[in-house]
Amino acid sequence: MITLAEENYLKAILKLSKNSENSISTNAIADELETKASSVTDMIKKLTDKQLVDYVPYRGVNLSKSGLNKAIEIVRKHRLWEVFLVTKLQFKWDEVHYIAEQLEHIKSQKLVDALDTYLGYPQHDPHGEPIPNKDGQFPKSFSKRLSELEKGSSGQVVGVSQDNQSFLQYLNSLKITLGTSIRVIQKIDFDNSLEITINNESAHISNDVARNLLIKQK
Amino acid sequence: MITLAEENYLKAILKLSKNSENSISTNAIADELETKASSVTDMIKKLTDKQLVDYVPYRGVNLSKSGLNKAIEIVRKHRLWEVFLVTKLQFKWDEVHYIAEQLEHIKSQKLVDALDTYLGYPQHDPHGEPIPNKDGQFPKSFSKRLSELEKGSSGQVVGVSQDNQSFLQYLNSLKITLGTSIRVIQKIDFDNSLEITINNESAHISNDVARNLLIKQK
DNA sequence: TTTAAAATTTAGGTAAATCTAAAAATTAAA
DNA sequence: TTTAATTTTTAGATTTACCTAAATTTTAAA
Ligand SMILES: [Mn+2]
Ligand SMILES: [Mn+2]
Ligand SMILES: [Mn+2]
Ligand SMILES: [Mn+2]
Repeated sequence: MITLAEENYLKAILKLSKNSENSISTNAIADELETKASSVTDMIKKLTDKQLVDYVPYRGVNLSKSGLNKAIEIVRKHRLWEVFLVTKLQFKWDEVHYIAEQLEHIKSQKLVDALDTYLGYPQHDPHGEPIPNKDGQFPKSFSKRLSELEKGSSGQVVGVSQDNQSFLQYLNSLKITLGTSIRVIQKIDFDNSLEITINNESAHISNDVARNLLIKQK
Repeated sequence: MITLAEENYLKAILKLSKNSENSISTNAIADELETKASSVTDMIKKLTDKQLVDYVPYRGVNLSKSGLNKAIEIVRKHRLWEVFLVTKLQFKWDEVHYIAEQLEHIKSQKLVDALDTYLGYPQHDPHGEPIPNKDGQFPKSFSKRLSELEKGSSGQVVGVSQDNQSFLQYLNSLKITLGTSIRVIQKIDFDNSLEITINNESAHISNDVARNLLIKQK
């Protein structure tokens, strides 16, 4: 049996793995989960015992095959529940993450599959994040991070790679949502921030924001 | 903050309170939750500290006002989720209890209310059990336990006061479901079992079963 | 290449929720 | 009403998931 805390660690390690080729460090996990490095070391040992991660002391961890499957299953549940909340219960995209953090731990394979069917096998959650299918495959994506776009190029927002409330509410205030057209006007070398237009209105955003906006170019 | 274990204790005490005027004993709670009496004593102390129950050592507990509210809220969530699973996701009535045991602990007032609206404010769950409204009021019930019916009288099954899988599957095998017509043919004094007809087919059921069948007489 | 800083692990501890075994209180039986 | 049985509580442990502080290892700087 896998505990709730263990599930959260696996999910965090998967998320961090998406942004790096290397093993995931203790501190990175501690930051992600807002806990202490010593707690992470403790938990990593438990996950190692259960063969959910491969661990080399002082060198970091990687998800094992079964750990990866488990992590993908949790992400699948999280995102399907977010779709449910938005499409069926009329929640806004900035209101669902916290609740999905709880719902993702409900254990019932039949429930996940029934929910998927009920929702019509969605490929993306309300934030444009890809939903793995029953076999753990993620849909192909053709998006780039806004921070990677050249000066002068443009495209539409198809996703955000973070879904915490304060980030989404900031996007709301900028009038950025899925489908919004964005053009890069200027890239500022000093801090990697960007001058952009949002549906032809100009604005200035930090690299931190640009990195979390997924753009599909025309 | 109220923990998951505390919520389960409150729900158990509410359930036991429905079948007795008196304070609820430590052993009764231990039986209901399949745990040990010493664990119950420990937990009761915590609930007492939080003023969720009134407790007299060796004499049992009762829910306090706030404990009762909390317990009703959990029952409300449990039953609404059961309705969701059956009416929206096509689950059978004997498949939902275990999953609802998990879902009842999801914390979000907005979610409960949105779910209630989405389901059309149902008054009863898939087992005929009453669903308290937003204010904690249970709908009025006009049913009796089958075990309380006189010899010769009859009625329709409108609910079951237990929803564990083995009980429901036994009912399935007897061809008893919500709406089934039952008549009491004979009451056996020796063990309080009953000779009945189920849609005019005769059968013999124990008092244990009869006590958990809710009948509405014509 | 030695030293200082940063990252990681270990040691020792806490709180929640459980357990077994023993003690104390209540209830039922003789 | 005394004794025996039953119920309940207490004492002492265990497991999970955390924490702080100290020790160790790795990395970066001088
Ligand atoms: Mn989310
Ligand atoms: Mn999301
Ligand atoms: Mn139930
Ligand atoms: Mn039910």
